[in-house]
Amino acid sequence: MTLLPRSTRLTGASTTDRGLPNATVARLPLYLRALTQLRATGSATCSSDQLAEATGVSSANVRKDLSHLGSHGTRGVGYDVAHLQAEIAQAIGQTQEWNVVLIGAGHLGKALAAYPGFASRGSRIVAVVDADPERVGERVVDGLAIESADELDAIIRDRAVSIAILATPTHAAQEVADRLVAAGVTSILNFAPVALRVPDGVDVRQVDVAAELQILAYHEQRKSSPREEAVSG
Amino acid sequence: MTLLPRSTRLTGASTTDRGLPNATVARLPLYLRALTQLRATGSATCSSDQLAEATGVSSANVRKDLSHLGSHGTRGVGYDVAHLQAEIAQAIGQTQEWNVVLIGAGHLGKALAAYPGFASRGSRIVAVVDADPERVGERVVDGLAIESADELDAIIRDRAVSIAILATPTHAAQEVADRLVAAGVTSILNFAPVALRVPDGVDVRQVDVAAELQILAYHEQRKSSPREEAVSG
DNA sequence: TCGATTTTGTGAACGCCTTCACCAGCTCGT
DNA sequence: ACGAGCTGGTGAAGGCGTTCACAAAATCGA
Ligand SMILES: NC(=O)c1ccc[n+]([C@@H]2O[C@H](COP(=O)([O-])OP(=O)(O)OC[C@H]3O[C@@H](n4cnc5c(N)ncnc54)[C@H](O)[C@@H]3O)[C@@H](O)[C@H]2O)c1
Ligand SMILES: NC(=O)c1ccc[n+]([C@@H]2O[C@H](COP(=O)([O-])OP(=O)(O)OC[C@H]3O[C@@H](n4cnc5c(N)ncnc54)[C@H](O)[C@@H]3O)[C@@H](O)[C@H]2O)c1
Repeated sequence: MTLLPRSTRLTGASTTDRGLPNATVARLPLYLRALTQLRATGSATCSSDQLAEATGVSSANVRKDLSHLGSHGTRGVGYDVAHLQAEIAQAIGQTQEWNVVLIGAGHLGKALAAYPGFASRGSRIVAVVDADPERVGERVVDGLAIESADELDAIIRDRAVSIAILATPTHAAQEVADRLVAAGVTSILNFAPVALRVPDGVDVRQVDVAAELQILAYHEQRKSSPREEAVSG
Repeated sequence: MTLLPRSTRLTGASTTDRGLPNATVARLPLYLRALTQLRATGSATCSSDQLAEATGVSSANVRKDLSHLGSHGTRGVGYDVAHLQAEIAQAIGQTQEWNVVLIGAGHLGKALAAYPGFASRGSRIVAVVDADPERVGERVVDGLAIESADELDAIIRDRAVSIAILATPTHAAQEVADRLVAAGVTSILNFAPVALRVPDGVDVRQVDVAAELQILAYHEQRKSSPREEAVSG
């Protein structure tokens, strides 16, 4: 059994724009990851079943998702790995690198700043800022030192940042988010367990680790409780 | 959210099944968080509008969710904060503490191990294990030292662990998951960007930070591209 | 007591997403 | 050339979740 997560509070797909379904967008990164692996193994083509296997999505769902791209697999053969990879990359904007600013260089922030997994997936952390003067100047990873939060506006404008990762304490999150938005950030990945208020046009995705555990706990509770087997009406 | 498999067999379909809708379960932690805050401010009651405000969920959705609990607010007044808090806590199993084991004490694992936000929300990390002998013995937080991965089975059994947080490198994740399941773990929170294969009855929730950024990037791309403003109609 | 006001609970409508079922198109062996 | 076997594309159906709209129930002031 696997549970689906996903609080997707992004703008609903409207009928008039050519946008992909939200659920599909959320899965494209998974396909991309799988395709990269397949390519490394030398596979030139792959079937929807293979992608299903690698991602945990049903094969029918894979085909439906890819059909939204206008993708062209070949019946009886499958999808061309390299071609599909390029197509998905283009669809989700991985043909360019996205400059990201990380705010809050504490326990979590430092781990994220040091994470090499972003670079290979289209994002580049171009600055790490913190409000604590004592942390400013500290190097978190090669080529990346903690900068002062005072310079946030300048950093965002000068380095063409449109995406921010928010890893400050909860009590500072809303205030920081306001500053980010004012400086031009239009996407925020928020780790602070609080619902951010942002204007229309700004996307927020929330990662709440404690809540994830609570959801798991709910199901644990149900597993251990003696389930009433439904018999008759 | 991000991954979803074939069988999500939560629907008992039986009338005696007390199961809550998945989407509702995912929001209960948010309500609980909001209620805790409200209680701290001294509010005795709150309306669905207030909860909506605090969580970012629509008020109609809040009411629908709470109605699934069999909870009864008072018309014209709202919900009793303390009572609702207790009711939600019971529904998602927060009347007990859940013992959690964390595997992989690297950058991310150490940050998670030091995070105080789990304790107040029903989970307690009772062990941190790592395969690197050099890390064994290191203290990550008061009362918690890194233990050897060899002792994983014993830890899980002796400390009544049913939930695991997986923070090892990607290449080790599936193997570790297999060991966890064999030792009796039935819920896994996985940070490694890979789709775990687990037997029925085991829940997996996936946190893929890089994928979150990719999803934001998709929307960024659409914002900046010369959007065809739908005029017709 | 009564009417104005607030706020819940909920059936119904709606929309999104997944799954099903099956046809179309490709390869390969003979 | 042709049939057998794969595999993608896709309309239809069904399930799930959110939103709408409003009746019911409670409080309050006069
Ligand atoms: N540590 C975890 O594993 C973890 C897990 C889940 C959620 N979170 C959440 O992530 C956030 C960060 O957690 P953490 O453990 O890294 O906290 P932390 O206290 O270790 O680090 C927070 C950092 O933010 C800086 N900061 C404070 N105010 C700031 C401001 N206005 N501008 C810029 N920087 C500021 C602080 O100086 C500090 O360095 C918190 O909201 C926490 O709830 C953390
Ligand atoms: N660091 C981040 O911010 C971040 C962000 C997103 C995802 N992730 C993912 O989280 C996982 C951990 O990331 P990290 O940055 O902490 O990596 P890391 O290399 O810093 O730490 C991994 C730790 O796991 C230990 N380990 C390896 N094999 C093990 C095994 N079989 N059993 C137990 N422990 C084992 C290693 O000794 C090491 O201490 C990775 O899968 C990574 O992709 C990390």
